[in-house]
This record gives sequence, structure tokens and C-alpha cells, in this order.
Amino acid sequence: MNTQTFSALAEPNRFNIVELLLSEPLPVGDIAEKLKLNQSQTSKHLRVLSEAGLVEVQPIANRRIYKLKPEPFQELDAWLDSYRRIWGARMDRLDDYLNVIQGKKTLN
Amino acid sequence: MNTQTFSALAEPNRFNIVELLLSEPLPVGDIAEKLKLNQSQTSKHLRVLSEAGLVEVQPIANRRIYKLKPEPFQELDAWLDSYRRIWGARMDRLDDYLNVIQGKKTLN
DNA sequence: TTATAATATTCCTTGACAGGAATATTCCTA
DNA sequence: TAGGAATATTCCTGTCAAGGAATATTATAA
Repeated sequence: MNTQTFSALAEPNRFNIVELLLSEPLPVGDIAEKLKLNQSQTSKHLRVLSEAGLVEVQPIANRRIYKLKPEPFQELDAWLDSYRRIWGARMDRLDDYLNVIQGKKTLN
Repeated sequence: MNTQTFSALAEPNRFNIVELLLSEPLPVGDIAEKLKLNQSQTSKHLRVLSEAGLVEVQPIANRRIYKLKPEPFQELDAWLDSYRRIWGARMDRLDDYLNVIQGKKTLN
């Protein structure tokens, strides 16, 4: 799992951009307007998202349309598999660890 | 979706701690040793993870055993639902946006 | 080809965070 | 209850990222 994905999504404005792009691909100006960010910031955040592989750009006429790339989300999904497998099991059990402790018979 | 989760996982050492705790709950010392972090750093990272709700602690004797909490991962999973739904669909389609553009008949 | 719209980049400042070292705290154990 | 093990916290420093303002770039349209 690439932690760059987490870094990119950790910033609230960038997270909002991603959520916005979930509905439809959009040009920079529209993103800025809808999220009430200025143009400069929006471009910078899109750059980060782009370098993290979360979005890609497609120039149309005078504008640059940004859209989500599925790969990082799929990777995230795959990563979560390991965690799904143990929900309700080891994750909230202490026994595993306790059984392993040596040199200490009783705990209280 | 809480961006704190992303912030917490964005730091590589913390990510490694989470992955380590996936196998079993562990006390601070063991985590530090296995990941070759010093005790101070380890405590600090665990604090961040704890405040983000990713781990919880259970004191045993004079140790503090850290284990994962399932909630944030479940939340992440639920969040991904929206994205799963459109993989292969809108996510990599530009049509939706193009059809919406007014005042511009042809693009090239 | 010049003006203009859309977007990207640079420069600057500020705040947050990670790491190291040292110290404080907590809780057992003898 | 004193000593020591395990862990947490504080202080300090350096780095890096975000925001604002201004400027540069790119591509279209007249």
C-alpha cells in the first residue's frame, strides 16, 4: 500500500476535490468555484493529487479536465481485505498475545 | 469520512505499526523493537494513532498493550463503496461532463 | 498575431509535525 | 517503600507543506 495515497487524502480540501470528482470529471475552474477555493490553490492541490496518481488530466480546448483514476482506490480496497478478514476476530482479542507471553503465569 | 484516519496512516512508521498490529496486539516495547524505532518515537506515534481512533490500549502489569480498533477501517470500507460503484463507469468517462457543457457544440 | 481566458508556477511566510535527547510518570517487585 | 522496568511527555530543532499574492504559461479566439 502506497502511503502517498493517504497523504493526498489527508488534506481536507483535496479530499473534497476527490469527492467532487466522484460525480463527474471537472475543469479546474469549476472545482475551485464549487469548493470556494482560489484558482492557485486548486491547481496546487490537483498537482498533488495527480502526482499521487489519484487523478489524471485531459485537456479540452482551453481547459484541463480532471478525473479520478480508479487504481489507487482499488489498491486501497485490496489493502482493506486483510483487515476485513479479522474484524470481530483477532482485532479485538487479546488472547493471542496473552497466550504467547512466557515467564508470566498469571495476570491480574 | 474522517480525514484524521488518512493523516494517521500517511506517516510510514505509523502505517507500519498498524500493519504490525494486524497480526496481534503488542506492547510498546515489542513494537519499537520489531520496527527498529526508539521508545520515544513509538510512544508518540501510538499517541497519534490512538487520538485518531485507530488503536486502543489495554494495560497489563506494567505494560501497555496496543491493538487495532475496527471502526476506522470499517468506515474506510464504507467510504470506498461509493467508489466501487463507479469503477469502470463514470470514473473513466468524460462523456458525462462533455454532455453538460453548454455554449460549445463541437470539441476538438 | 495579439488579446484574453484558463491554468500553472514561483516566492514568501507561517504553522504543523517528525526525530533526538533528556526527563517525568506509572506501576510492579523485592 | 525504594528501586527499576516500561512507557509517556517535554523541549528543541529542522523540514516540509499549505495559503496568499503575484507572475508565468498555454491555448484559444478574434
